[in-house]
Amino acid sequence: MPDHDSDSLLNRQTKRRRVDIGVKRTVGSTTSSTAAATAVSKSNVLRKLLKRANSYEDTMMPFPGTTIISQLLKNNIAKNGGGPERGERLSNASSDAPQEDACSNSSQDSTPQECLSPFGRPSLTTFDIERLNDEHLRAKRARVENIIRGMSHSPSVVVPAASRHGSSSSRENKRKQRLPQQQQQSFTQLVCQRKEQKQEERRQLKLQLEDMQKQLRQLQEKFFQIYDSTDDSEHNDLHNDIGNMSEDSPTRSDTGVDDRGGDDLRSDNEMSDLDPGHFLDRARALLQEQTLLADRDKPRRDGLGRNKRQGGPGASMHAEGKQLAETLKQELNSAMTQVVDTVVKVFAKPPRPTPQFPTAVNGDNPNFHTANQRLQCFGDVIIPNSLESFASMPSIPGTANDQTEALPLVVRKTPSEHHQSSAVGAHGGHHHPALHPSSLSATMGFSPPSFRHPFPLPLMGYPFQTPLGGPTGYTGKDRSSPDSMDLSRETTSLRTKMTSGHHMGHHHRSCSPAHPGSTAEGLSLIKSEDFQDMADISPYSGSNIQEGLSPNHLKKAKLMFFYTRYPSSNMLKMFFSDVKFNRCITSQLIKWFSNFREFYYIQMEKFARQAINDGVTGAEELSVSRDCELFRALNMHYNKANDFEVPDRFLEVAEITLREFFNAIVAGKDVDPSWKKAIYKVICKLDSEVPEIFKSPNCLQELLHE
DNA sequence: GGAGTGCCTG
DNA sequence: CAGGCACTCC
Repeated sequence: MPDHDSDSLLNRQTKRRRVDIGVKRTVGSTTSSTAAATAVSKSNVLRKLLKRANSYEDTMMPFPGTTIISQLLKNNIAKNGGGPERGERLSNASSDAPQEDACSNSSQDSTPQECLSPFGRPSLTTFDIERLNDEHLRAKRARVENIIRGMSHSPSVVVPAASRHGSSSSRENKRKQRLPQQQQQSFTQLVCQRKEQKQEERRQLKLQLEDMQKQLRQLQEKFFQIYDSTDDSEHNDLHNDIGNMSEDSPTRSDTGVDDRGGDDLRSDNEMSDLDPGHFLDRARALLQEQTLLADRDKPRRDGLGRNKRQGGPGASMHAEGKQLAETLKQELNSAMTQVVDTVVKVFAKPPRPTPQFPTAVNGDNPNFHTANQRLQCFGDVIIPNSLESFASMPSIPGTANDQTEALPLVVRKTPSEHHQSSAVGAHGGHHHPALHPSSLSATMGFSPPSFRHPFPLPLMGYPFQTPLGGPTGYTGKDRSSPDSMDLSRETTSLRTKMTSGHHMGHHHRSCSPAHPGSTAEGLSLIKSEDFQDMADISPYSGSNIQEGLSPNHLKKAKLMFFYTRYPSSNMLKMFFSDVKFNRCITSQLIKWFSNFREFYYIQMEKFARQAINDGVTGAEELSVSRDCELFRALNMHYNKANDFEVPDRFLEVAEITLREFFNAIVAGKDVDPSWKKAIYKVICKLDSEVPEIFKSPNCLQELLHE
């Protein structure tokens, strides 16, 4: 749903006031004056905003002038409620003459202006209000009649309201078609209806329960009658059991003597006072007792445990008793089942579809419950839904498809695994443990083979390092340890980037997250284009080319920043020759340097302002030395371990930058939103050559161990 | 339309 | 640091 509210868009726009400050690296390219550019930019913003607003409306076109909810409702009714003719009409209306349906007040006497406004705000005329009130009363009356009827007749029979208003049925039918408006009215009605229905339901259940209690009592009486006549001790036993159900176990000894005789005589009145829980307990225990007794009968039948009853007058009673016990058991069973069913129905009271709003009952569809449960988000009010309504939505979160973030494809290879092989897992090779999905995907409980990174990541020359910079192995075991969570933080984000990047170019040039559609869609996306690009690694099999950027690449990039602030993509390709480049990798590297610059310039501005605040009057007073605070901040960012000697040239550039900022701020240029652009243009020309050693995949080791 | 850039945000 | 976005340039 593109309810990307244009408000937030506007907010962003006004908040940003951004002027694009792209720095051209091609020398001599003089852009138009800043002011002109700003003006053009602003008018463009307006134009685009208008355009965008229109496009948002366009996407709503199937149901213009309706709220989202009413759309859903309408959708539902069209497909379920109104029969084929109506459904057809609605769907036609949706595609052909949407306005007519949204305000089908006989379609003629109401202009589109009287319908809901494009943003779903109802604008009703007096006529509308009167009409709705009238409608409301009618509906209410019909509903009450319905309920009364249901009470006096069969509860399941619901006579359609329209059929009882013979003369006005055609009008009723017509009105029903005005759903978007009616729905808003009937929303409150729905709540009332629900309440009434629930009350009715409860009453009936209560009656049912009482009925069943009576039956149970009768059964008990019969039961006692039989056993009273056969065995007094067992009678006591049984009574005890009934009185102390919760503590009983079926294996209890039949000594017939126990010390709980105090409350063994419960009256029938007590039984009827039981709450459903107790009632259930009792019923269950009764069954248990029955089973127990039946079991005890068994040895007797087998002649193993003959007792005093055998052969006496009870012998004739015995067979009869058994039969009765069996019958009773069955009866109790069915009674229990009924009771349990009804009680569960009441107490596990998920909102169920009401007759007034038929849902798309599709018992065969496994998604039905999911879709239905989602409605509970709207409270206790039943919102008519259909699968179709949800099918039109991008996805159903909370299901197995609930994958909002792309899963990682890049998995680090442990050092011990480097020399194993460069088998391509997804291409028929064995599934090496290291190729399995990362813990991230494992946590999400979703790790289809397609998400296994099919490539080895030979990191030779790039030993992973601890945050302190010390080289360390990176074992799978470590990865799951809490410490390694920090360790792999960067990589995790890298993986995210990598994965999301596979979708790049399909919807947006940037690395966007997985398509909000189905997982299958996501998979197909991943398999296309960029994935193919990535998958085509055969030339690199067994080589040191790796498919993703490692933390060491990041470190290397940071060190390179000391030489170049604006590296071209070609330069990056040259200096990261151990990485197989694709658009995503390139973008990621460029983004890294963009982030580096951002931090760099922020620091510059910060320290320039600080200097001004400190009373510095001339830029020449400013200098950047290795022990100044600014440098320390920068060094901390790009050379955290401080194991790289920052070139002097960087200090010079930093100093120039700082002075540029200082001068600009002093001159008051910072009132111009694009005041930094001039500085950027200066700084981008100060890039120096990156030493050749950075072209080596092992440069980090070489550089840091010097 | 892609690439590159900066700004904002998380 | 990454995602998203707007913007410019080619």
